[in-house]
Amino acid sequence: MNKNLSREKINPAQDDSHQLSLLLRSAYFAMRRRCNSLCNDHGCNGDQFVILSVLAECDSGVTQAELVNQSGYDPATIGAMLRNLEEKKLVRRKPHPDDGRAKLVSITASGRKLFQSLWESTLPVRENLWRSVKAGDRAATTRSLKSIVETME
Amino acid sequence: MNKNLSREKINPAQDDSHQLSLLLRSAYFAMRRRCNSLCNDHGCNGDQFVILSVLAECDSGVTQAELVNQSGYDPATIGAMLRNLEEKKLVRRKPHPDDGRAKLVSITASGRKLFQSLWESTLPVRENLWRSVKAGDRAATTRSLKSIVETME
DNA sequence: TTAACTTAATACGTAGACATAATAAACGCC
DNA sequence: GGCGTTTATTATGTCTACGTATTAAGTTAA
Repeated sequence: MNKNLSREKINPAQDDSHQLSLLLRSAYFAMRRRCNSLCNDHGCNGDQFVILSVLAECDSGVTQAELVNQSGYDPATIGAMLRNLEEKKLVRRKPHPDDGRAKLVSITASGRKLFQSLWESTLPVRENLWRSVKAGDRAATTRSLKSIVETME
Repeated sequence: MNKNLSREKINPAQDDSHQLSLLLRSAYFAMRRRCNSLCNDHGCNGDQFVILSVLAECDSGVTQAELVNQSGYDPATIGAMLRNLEEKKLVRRKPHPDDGRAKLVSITASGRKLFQSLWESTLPVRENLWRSVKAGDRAATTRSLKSIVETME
């Protein structure tokens, strides 16, 4: 009772925006679960797929800090994930030639191979995602998501 | 190189849909981080806020299974979260009167009080979220997210 | 009424999320 | 060159994500 009162007192759009936030959360997790279950068949998960997909784009290797920027993962998390991927021989880390603090991360041949498989296996996820969003809504949806990222960061 | 080749072979929209998936992920995490940092000031986190917000809607109490449906969390995760919230005296669990397997979860007075504070503290997040999405894009964005949830589940 | 099946919750293990703090290298400035 | 500051990474601890398995209680059907 008091909850709805306080909501209305503050702003009539509060409930709508709360719904939107829950919706954003649900959509992400729905996609995540789908992606995970497909990646599990290859012995890894959706997050590792994301990392590999970033690494697959830069053959020369990137520092972990760059990986943080591009993937949005936390620095501490990246460290742990890379340790895992390294044990599986999917990525390689070597000291940065010019910066003693940094490490250069690159994808290995088997990492790239796995990435190819994952890319194909997860095709249904991307297709479902694409079809979920009506053609006429794509521009607006993309614009909104981009704007949310910019505003919130 | 081979990555882009294989993408084009499969479907020209693959890259776009991949971008969309990364965008969905980034938007969720951007929002999550904002929400977490505000909730941290009250000694809890955004996930606990979500749980409390669901519980605040039903005074009579809900089973954990219903909570799973409404919040989208995993059953095992819900169990752990509720144990935490219970230790903090923010929620209460008692056996279900009609179903010996189930538990009835409800929010306590102090849980409701905390929820009120959290609701007000996180107001900027919802405002930013709302303003991020242009008025003309709101319908399309909501429609898309809902559709994604339905398609992926 | 028993047996088969479904369902609610828990247990356990691995991994991501992230806060905080530590470490060490790089950089800027005097 | 030396010193304070910034930056890259790691360490640690708490919590969430979730697969798999288990337990116990409800349900269905033979």
